[in-house]
Amino acid sequence: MSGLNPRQLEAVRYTDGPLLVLAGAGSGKTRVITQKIAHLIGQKGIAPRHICAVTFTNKAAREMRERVGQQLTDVKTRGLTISTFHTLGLNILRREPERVGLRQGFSLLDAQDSEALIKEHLRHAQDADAISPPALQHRISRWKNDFIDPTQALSQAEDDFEARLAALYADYERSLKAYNAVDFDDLILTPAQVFRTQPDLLQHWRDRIRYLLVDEYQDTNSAQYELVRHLAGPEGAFTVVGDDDQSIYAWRGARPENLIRLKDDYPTLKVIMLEQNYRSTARILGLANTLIANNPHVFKKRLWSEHGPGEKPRVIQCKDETHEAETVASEILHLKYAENMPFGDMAILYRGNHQARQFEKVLREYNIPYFLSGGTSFFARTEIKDVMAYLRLLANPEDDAAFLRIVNTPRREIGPTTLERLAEYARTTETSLLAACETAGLNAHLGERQRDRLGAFVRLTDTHRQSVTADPAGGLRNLVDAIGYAGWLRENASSQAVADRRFENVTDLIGWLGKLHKGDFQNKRLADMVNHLTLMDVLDRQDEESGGDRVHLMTLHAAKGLEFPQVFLVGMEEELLPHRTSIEEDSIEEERRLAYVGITRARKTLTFTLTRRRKRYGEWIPSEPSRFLNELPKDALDWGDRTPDDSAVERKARGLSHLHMMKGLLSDD
DNA sequence: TCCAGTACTATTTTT
DNA sequence: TAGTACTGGA
Repeated sequence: MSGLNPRQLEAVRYTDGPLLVLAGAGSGKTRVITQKIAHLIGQKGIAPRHICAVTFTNKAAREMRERVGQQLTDVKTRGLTISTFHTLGLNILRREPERVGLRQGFSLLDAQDSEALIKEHLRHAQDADAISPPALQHRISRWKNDFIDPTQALSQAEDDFEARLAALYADYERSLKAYNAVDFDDLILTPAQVFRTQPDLLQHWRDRIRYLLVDEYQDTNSAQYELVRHLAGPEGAFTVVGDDDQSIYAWRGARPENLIRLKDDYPTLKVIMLEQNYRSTARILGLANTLIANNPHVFKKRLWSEHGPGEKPRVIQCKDETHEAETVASEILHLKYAENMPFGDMAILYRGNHQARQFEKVLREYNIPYFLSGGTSFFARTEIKDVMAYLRLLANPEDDAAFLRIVNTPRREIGPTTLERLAEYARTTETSLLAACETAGLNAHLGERQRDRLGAFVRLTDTHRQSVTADPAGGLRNLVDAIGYAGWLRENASSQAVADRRFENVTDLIGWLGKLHKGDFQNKRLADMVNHLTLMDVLDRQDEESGGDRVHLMTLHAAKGLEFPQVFLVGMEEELLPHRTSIEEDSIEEERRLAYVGITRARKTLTFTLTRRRKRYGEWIPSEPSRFLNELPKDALDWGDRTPDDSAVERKARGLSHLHMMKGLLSDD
């Protein structure tokens, strides 16, 4: 436990009751959690299987697992649970699905699947165009996070429109039920609900989890709070770590007030503040403190650092967004070639994804390698969704959504008309689509050829269900072969190379399935593996790519939890940061926290940029400096002594000379 | 079934 | 404006 400061040490050792650790940015919170796990096992003698640490992202869970692994041997950590909220929820559900209103083999729909389902319902609704699918999805998600079921939503509706939304929510829930499926929100909601009504199930999990640790507690929503409260029990054997100043997900249902609520629910709650920052220079930290002091606080904290003052953070004013991108690019070249900094130490942070475009363009022109986070994830790719749908249908024959996705993929000459009639028939007989395919009653609705094709599809699933269950990886490989999936990809791709790439993704998926089966899931059902794959965002691939020496481009939201020696915080303008809609909705406190998160990502240098005009929807709009810049003391920032235009010319020249230098370096090889 | 032209939409996003 | 999602015609 060496290398911990007194406060951290106190947080690690305190196990007498509920503990809230308010960990400022860069104060070593992950270290506290991992050390605490080691302490609980090593000093307190708590068996690893009784300890559970919960995070929000797979990445955070992976990192925590690695760091615990550095401190304890595999043997000592056997049985320890480190997982995301959603994986924990999934494990609770799958233990006894029948108890929670599901059947064995239930499917898990990801955000995309559930949006597709919502779209489908909207298609049949009147005045469907008044409601956008993502908005409805968001609405349903909020309802679920707040424990509001369709009936309650309907009774609370204040107008017709609300009532229609509630009705669609009811339709959606009915479909999920019929499909024997849950969505991501259900993974939290359902366990929390079940724990309310079924004490014996709760008792089982309380016996299992005797000590609970929660990371990024300020991001919990009501359902997650409830889940934690149930698991922790009245005596509250838990440590939660969070930072109210880094709460930037309220729009997604996060309730930062859960930090305060904890004090009411657990009067004996102990609060420890971690205020020593190990990341940034004093000047950067000073800015962060000054800025965030403009927000109201229940817990007052002030970060300090033993690092030197460092360089004065700069503000660079640019003409427009193109100029802004060029300025940052030449600054980057300067850092790289004049000051010998690796590209990988630099990050460009912005409020909205659309801002990335200009930067990408210019970085490409300047030949600066970059990594853009926030692309389409592996599991959003069509080929992966297809294969996953096959697996889902094998595991859960009632999953109509999966059926519809693959019944004609690759092409089996089963067209929309056939499917419509099948669906109609299945609706009247209240069976799943797959089951309906082979019932005699279908004769009245479909011709012989159509029935034959559907029958062939059913036999295909039957045959492979058995082989995939026995040997997931091998069975899936056979299935992919049998349906001629590689050929189908080739037909549909623009080039052989693209088709190959896609098929390689499928091969990777097969590999993971095999790994999962050999590892933790040896005796588990196919459905369990499929659901786990759905939750696992396989970012390893992305991490590899982000590895090299590249400049990082990402949104402020995506930057939380990361740090970079050199940070460019761009677009420091009114209507961008704070964002326009936040100004209108009067929610600039969260925007201020967003700016705070951005500033506290920087270790050594921090550069703000802003423009004097920006193109919005095709029109040039003059821009105002962000109020957040005005909240910072003038003399704490280097606003540049040159006029913007002079510096522009000069920087461009500087950038170009570096460009030549780089080309020179390359041709020497 | 595919492509081209049209209509739509512009905050943040993980699970 | 510009990038994308969808629709309808060939």
